[in-house]
Amino acid sequence: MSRTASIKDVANHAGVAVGTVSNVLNYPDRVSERTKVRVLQAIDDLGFVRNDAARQLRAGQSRTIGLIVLDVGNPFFTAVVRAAEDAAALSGSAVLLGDSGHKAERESHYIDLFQEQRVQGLLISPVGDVTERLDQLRERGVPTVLVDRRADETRFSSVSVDDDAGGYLAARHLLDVGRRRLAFVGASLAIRQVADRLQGARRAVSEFPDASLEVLEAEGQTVLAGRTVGNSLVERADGGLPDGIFCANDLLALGVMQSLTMMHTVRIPEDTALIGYDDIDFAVSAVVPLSSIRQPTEALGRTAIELLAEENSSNGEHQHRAVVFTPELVVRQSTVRD
Amino acid sequence: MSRTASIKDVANHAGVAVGTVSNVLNYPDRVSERTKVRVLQAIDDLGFVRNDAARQLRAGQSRTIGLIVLDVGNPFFTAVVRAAEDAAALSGSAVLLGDSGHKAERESHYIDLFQEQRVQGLLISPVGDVTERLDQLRERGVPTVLVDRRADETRFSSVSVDDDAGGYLAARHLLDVGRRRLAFVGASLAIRQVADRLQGARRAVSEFPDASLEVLEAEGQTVLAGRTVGNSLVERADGGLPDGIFCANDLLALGVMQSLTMMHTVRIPEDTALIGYDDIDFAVSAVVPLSSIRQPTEALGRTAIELLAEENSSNGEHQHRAVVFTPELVVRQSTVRD
DNA sequence: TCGTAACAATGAAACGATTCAAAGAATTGA
DNA sequence: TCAATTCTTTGAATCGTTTCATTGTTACGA
Repeated sequence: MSRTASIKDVANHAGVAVGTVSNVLNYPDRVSERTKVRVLQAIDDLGFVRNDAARQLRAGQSRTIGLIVLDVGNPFFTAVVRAAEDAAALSGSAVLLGDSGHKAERESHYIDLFQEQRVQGLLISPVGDVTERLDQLRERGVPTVLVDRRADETRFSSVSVDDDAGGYLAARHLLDVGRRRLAFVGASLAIRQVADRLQGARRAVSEFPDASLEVLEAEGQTVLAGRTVGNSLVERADGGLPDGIFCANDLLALGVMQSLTMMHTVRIPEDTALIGYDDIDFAVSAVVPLSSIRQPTEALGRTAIELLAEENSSNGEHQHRAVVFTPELVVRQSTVRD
Repeated sequence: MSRTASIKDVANHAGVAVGTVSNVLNYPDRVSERTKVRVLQAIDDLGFVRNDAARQLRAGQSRTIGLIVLDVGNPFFTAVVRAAEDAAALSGSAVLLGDSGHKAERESHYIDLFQEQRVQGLLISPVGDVTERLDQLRERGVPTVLVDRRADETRFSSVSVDDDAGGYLAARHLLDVGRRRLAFVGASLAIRQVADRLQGARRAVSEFPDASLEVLEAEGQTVLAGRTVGNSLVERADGGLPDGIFCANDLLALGVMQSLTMMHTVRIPEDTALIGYDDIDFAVSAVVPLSSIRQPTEALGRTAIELLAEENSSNGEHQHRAVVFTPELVVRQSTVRD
């Protein structure tokens, strides 16, 4: 098996100097038409493909950007990844994707890997507290943008979604359609995202003197956990039932919906209106299409790349920016009968 | 901002030769304890991180493997990716992930990129017909393993799942629980996977003289499409209803389930048993937990990496292998009441 | 004490691309 | 025709690592 052709082989084959081949590839208009044709022919003959390692070595930097997400299976991140890839492609960069799976160890592994690869920068949705590690990186010239986590602006740029606003939107929508006895269903209120959503909901409720908000803690962020909560609600169907339910994510909401509709004692949205969060694909195809809060995933991914570019271009001192996006209300039949 | 430290800086700082630093990193036991300590200290002082581009350049090959999937959002691929990453990590390789999104253009883009990166090999779940392109790659020393597509063994190794067997399993299970008037629900029968599942189902049915199989074509592979099919079934609830339904994927099955249960005229599994395919996360948390066919995703990913390693080690002529896995039946309440 | 073997450390060469100063060729105007 | 100018091409130096033949050092038995 023959070694893959190098630029030197191409030069020999075409009868020119290596510098000329390089020029054909990088500055085509510095080269005469005649030689260009010859060189391109040689490239084709030999099946030459640039060796990226050599380019990088010489350039001192790669054309890749590292992106570490918590879970590639999560549609939220999948969408962010895709947007980031597209945005990066515009400036000729590629995205290296790492899935930490919520594990600090895997996260650390990817940071190491990306640092060895001399990535242009790092986008990360951190598992634990990696700010020290990231500080280090920055000192070594690897700028970092936090994704889906607001950052101390003196240290990092970040893109995130305003969960408080999202919570407000959801609760306010329930209130706007006339509901007053609201319930919030969420697991692990310690998670910042969940806590913020609850806080936003509380804010909305406080604007209506006659409204109340009950908090129901679920055992997890899953459909099953939602169904457990739903079952306990069914038992209260006569009277004590909330007339508006806001779930911290769509999975919980779907679970609650299943419990409520299965018994046919509670009608959605007549007896109780239901809204989720995330607007996953399944929301639209639920038994009763689920109202939800949609996060601007494309904008997140795109902006993260842009912030990184900003940081890269303004070498040296740079004002970090924390960009916070506002989520969007998606109304479906689980809150408003057509 | 100071340039990142190189191995030469480390050598100076520690007062040794560059070769020694390299030895500390790659062959620690060739180096005396004393120098090792000093070098490691220097590495720490300067925050030295190996430059992977230089390593690669010297080595002539990278320690990465390219993996191109059709859709990272698809849980099937997500699982394969994760398994491949883990398997690759065992031999010290990393996986570069590319999402073609079913687009030949993106696929081609990633192949180019990976070729420039001099990946050790390529795992690909191809969009279109890329065999020519892959032949080229192989000639240039980049072995390829096809994922989720059986390959002509004279040209490529491959890992795939026996969809015919899966179809047989599903239909046979319905027959085994006493159903005889079966229906197959699937979209785009032209897709090999779908066609094979149907064929397998037919095979099972042919083993029971008194059994029949009706084919219902859906408009897509989605919950909504399933619901449409389900609605048409509800209208036949008195008499003409199949007593066993096999859907080509879980989304369709969930849609069908929604339609059937919503009306409360059809009971699952009493009136009709329902089975899907893929065993997605949602299957277990459906209103009636869905029986399904599970594909051995971990084995797929792991084996793909192994086949690649085989091909890499046996340089030169190599017997390709097409490994075909057998899917597994997962029985839940949609086919068998506890 | 010496010779030998085992062990450590050295540093130049190589990997393949890009860069850039310098040389060479072609073109222009007088 | 010649000098000045512009356009092409050249090839050595460089990036940071690994490799390996060579040199230097230490330990040990005779």
